[in-house]
Amino acid sequence: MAQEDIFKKLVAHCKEYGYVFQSSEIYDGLGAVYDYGQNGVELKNNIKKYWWDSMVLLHENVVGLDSAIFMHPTIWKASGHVDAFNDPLIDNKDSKKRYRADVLIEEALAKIEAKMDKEVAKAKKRFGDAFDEQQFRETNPRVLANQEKWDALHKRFADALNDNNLEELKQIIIDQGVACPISGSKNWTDVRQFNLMFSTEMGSTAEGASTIYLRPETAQGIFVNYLNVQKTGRMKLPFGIAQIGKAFRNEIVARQFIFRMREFEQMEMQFFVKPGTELDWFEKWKETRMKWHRALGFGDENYRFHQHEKLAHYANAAVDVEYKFPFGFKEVEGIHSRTDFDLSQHQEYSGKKIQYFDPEENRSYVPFVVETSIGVDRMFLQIMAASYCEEEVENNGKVDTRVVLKLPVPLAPIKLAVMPLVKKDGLPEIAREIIDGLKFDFNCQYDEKDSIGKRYRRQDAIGTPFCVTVDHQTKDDNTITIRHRDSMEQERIPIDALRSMISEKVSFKGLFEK
RNA sequence: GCGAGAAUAGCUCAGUUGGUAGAGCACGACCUUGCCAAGGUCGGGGUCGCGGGUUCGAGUCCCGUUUCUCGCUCCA
Repeated sequence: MAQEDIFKKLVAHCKEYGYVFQSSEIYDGLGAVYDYGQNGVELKNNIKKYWWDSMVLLHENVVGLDSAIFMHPTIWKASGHVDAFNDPLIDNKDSKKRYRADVLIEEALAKIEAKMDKEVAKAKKRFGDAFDEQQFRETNPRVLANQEKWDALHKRFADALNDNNLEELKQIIIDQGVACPISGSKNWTDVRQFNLMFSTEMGSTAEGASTIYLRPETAQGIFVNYLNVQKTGRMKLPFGIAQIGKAFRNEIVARQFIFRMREFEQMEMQFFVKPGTELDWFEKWKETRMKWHRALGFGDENYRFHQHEKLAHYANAAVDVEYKFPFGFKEVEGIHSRTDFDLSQHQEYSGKKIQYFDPEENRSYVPFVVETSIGVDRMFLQIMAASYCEEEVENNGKVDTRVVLKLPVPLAPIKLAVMPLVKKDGLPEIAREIIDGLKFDFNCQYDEKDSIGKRYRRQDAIGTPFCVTVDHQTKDDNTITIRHRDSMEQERIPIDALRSMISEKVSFKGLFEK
């Protein structure tokens, strides 16, 4: 089956079985926003618990936090998001391609530089070892002329960016004769500003209101609380702060189902370390996080690291954990060594000293940060993609297809379905009793409708790992049959043995010990 | 945001040159069967994505719009 078909089926399956719905569907939907249905919310909560427990429960030097979505607007200036998330874009009318206006101008600048470098290289070849590059650059008329051009253009460009003058940016592109690399056309639209942060007004009157942003990442909530947590928790370096929460990005194009959404949820842990040790911790967290993913049992070969060549302005090392989706290897988690960029920026913008006193070295410094960051929604999609199976099943000589979600047992929304073989002879009552005994421990479901085979298939489709069937023998000896999702095998066990058997399998402990 | 395609019942789709909206599955009730889907009877469910226009009459033709898919563009 083609990979795209699997993806389409997966999306349809998510809707049909109550995992993911499009937002505001009865009003024709809202672009790139999705809701989680009755099964989706359970799976999502389980994913978050798996992450939270692995961070906060298993590491005594990692603690949790839940910071607000609204934050002081200056935070986004300090973090660089106000600048980095404001891209001036321009379209070519003939090729219909879109470019960043500032990138086009930077390319024009680079072209001039290349011209100068070429002159220099030519001269170098001619004069050999005696060549004085600096003197040549300062005296050669052709280089000087280009340098002058470069300086003028650069100043004009910098001014336009500073003033946020979009008309001027367009004019520069026209004056420089910048052509679309694809079509060669110089037929450009106006430059338009795209703000990737959602903004709103805080304050109920227009005069008193100030513009605030919906956070585009949860990390800053951790950084601005660094001092609070460190001091009140008496935390010693190295230590981490973990947080799960919503973030918002006004993506220009948001697609591929829940892979890229405008409202999404992150699970982030910022680990504060002594400067100079950050790359060791970076390696350590890389391994820890990869182990966490692989423990789910979807095949080690389907995961890989992707090292970033181009680093963000704040990072000195960055790697992605990628999973092999039906549409190719895609990022599910990022691990970044963020240096002391964020804390230093907040120190500067807030005027508050954000430092750690190291008693061993008897000095204060701004800690370095290693970040692990997962998109919950991507993780969700990854697990759905990895779990979705269509299997050929042979029964009484008939070949038949069954759709089964082979979710890791601890993550499955419904752990246990209890059904009476027939809905009479007191069997439903016994099934209800079993559920009443287990419902505080596991998410259970009762089903008496349709044939037993059909009920098994319904549970397969939502990924329920265990089906318990009550039959007439149950009345005699208090045993039931338990049917396993993946193997479809059944075994007969006493009702009393159910709890301990299931408890063991649904616990996260098994995953952590892998 | 640009280009192309799509939208009819919960799902998959049919619907003739424009003439009163259909099927299968699913769903509900009852009967029957009883360990791996598709037994019987009866029933509920659609202003054909939305808004205009043409027409005596629009699911069907035209325009706009929304959403989805694919391809660009963006993705610290």
